[in-house]
Amino acid sequence: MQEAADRLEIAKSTYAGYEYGYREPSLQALSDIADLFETSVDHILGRSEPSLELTKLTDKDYNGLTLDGTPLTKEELIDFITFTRMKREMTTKETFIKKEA
Amino acid sequence: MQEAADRLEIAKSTYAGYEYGYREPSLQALSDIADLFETSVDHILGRSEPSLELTKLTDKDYNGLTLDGTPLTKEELIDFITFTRMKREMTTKETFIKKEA
DNA sequence: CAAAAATGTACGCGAATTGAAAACATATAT
DNA sequence: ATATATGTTTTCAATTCGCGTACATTTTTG
Repeated sequence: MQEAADRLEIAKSTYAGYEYGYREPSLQALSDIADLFETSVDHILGRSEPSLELTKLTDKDYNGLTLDGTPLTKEELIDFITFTRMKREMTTKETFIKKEA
Repeated sequence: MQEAADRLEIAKSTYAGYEYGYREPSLQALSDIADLFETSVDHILGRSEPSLELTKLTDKDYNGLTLDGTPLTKEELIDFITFTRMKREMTTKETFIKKEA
């Protein structure tokens, strides 16, 4: 706590106020806290973040996903979407071989 | 704006204060606004949300990812991780057939 | 084990900020 | 053109904030 307050450059009594919930941080402080703990503001606020639709992530070059610490490329994401769509279709329609009814 | 203020159950002058940036919403109001616009608080604050490590999402049953509107199952996610790891390995090590040096 | 240093918690107050009503401005409708 | 709805600014009582200070608890150390 002392350390957190120091790193955020606020008085420890101020930080304590946040921790014990009798004081709300400013949006700037809130943002700083999220950065410090490397988490999202939504997480701090206990909000369930809205779900990410994968198809909407293919446009941008930065999709915010990572695998084994390495950013997921656009191509990897697209491959995955194709892959999973196919798999879903297969389980829907009877078996794979006798696909047609 | 009028409508947003009404839906949030705050005075229009209050909401205007947020819009024009000369007033900060309380955390509750901020959360309500995020809900209203179906977005994240981080997005509203203009924060780049920390990247999601896929391997950390396999534990929980709810991973927050969606494909074509349908939640991504744990199995689909695991398949994807396996799939992509393999693919990455293939491109690293020369060709697929003559794998060993 | 006791004293000292560090850390955590509570209180109090000046200063800053809030929420909202009211006044004013602009746009839209009749 | 006038009325009505919507957007913007101003103003102010009430609330809340940040932090110094005091007190409590834990940890360190000789």
